Amino acid sequence: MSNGRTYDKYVSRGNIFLEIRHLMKGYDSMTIDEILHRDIEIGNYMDILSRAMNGNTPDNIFVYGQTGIGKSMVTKMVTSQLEADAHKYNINVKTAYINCEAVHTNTGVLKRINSRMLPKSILHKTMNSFDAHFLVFCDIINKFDGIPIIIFDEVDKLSNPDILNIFARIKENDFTDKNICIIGVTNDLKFVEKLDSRTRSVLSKSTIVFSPYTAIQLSDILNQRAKIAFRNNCLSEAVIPLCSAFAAQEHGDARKALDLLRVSGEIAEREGVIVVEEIHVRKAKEHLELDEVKEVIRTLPLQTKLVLASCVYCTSEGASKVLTRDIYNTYKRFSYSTGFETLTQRRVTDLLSMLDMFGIIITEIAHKGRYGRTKEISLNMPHDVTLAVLLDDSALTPLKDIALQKKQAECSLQAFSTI
DNA sequence: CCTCCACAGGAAGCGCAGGAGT
DNA sequence: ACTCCTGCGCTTCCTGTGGAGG
Repeated sequence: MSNGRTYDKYVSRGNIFLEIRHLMKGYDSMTIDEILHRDIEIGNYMDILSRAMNGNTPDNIFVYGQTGIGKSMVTKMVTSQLEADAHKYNINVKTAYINCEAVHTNTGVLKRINSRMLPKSILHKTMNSFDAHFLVFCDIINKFDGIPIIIFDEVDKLSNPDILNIFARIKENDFTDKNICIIGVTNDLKFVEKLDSRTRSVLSKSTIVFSPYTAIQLSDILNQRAKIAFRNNCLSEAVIPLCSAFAAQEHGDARKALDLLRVSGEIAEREGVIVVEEIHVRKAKEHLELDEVKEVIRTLPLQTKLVLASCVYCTSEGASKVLTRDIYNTYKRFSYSTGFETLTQRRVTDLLSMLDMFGIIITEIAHKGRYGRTKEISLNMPHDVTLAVLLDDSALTPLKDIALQKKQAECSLQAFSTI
């Protein structure tokens, strides 16, 4: 017996992609020669790092640029190429790559560097402080016969950037007998300004700025990947230029462009067609934008979710715009029924401003004369989507009953009005 | 023209949590 | 294991706002 819930309908699918992984995030199994439109940046990088080929430590480098424009990929490529080329001339270059988003405390960073520089590095169990790890690090560097390079990707995420100063002055302060080359990668253009002047002067000896990709450059990158990711004749002519144009509008982000192309293909595949068309790109754009906001909502703190739930509740009561007062009254009810502490109205206005900043709600100051100044608030997201994401949080489960009761009330009201 | 409403939002300070130092 | 430091979330207190209504 079949109830229609079988996998049969999926059999005919899979006609579009050849190897989807070439469009996936983090896919970088290319060679340095295959990287497109980063010739200037790669050239600058190689000029600075080339000193290592004569056995000298290169200057520290700071790399800037928006997200998705190839900073990390190029950095990894040029340093691994340097390791390989130096090896041919019996020069030892060793690179430790640290993503400061994943490891941001000083001790954590040192631990990671030590394990990269010397995988078998050991630390006495009773010693777990920064100093202990630092001593191990100095020991590794002193015994290492070559040029150490440490890459701090997303360096602005370091909880204490002073650690950069320690590395930069390690020889000057007699901790080791050799210098270290430090590469800091960031998309925060003001990061260097936040550093103290000593750290700044040592670290930003050389600077490489990555410029955003243009729409034409993005087209080239997409074409390069599409050739290996899609089957022949599966993309209509307009698809790649449109993906590139959309991504170019958003700071020339290649990651966005690739996502757009991949999701367009997935949507087309789901629809059971064999050619990706312009309409699929537009649907993919909407889908990705909605996904981004949904992710923001999912990661909001609980109190902010409660405030947002109040906005959803109030604006679904027929009024497209509601006032701060209404939101706050509903919020008080919600916080009571979920058992959370009730924040002050002052704090709630801050949370509303934050939701406005995220683009989840729209707020407008309304001067109502004698009736005071307030904010008019409307939801900038579909009600059902927002509610579904909010109710995914188990802490907000009690609100499910309120939403259900409301829905029932609306149905009975509708039934009443149709009589 | 002045008053008043109902907040918005800045400033200062408190308490807590997590990381660093000892 | 303890203390210190720092950042963050939050509160309280306060001033500013601009148009309706007297």
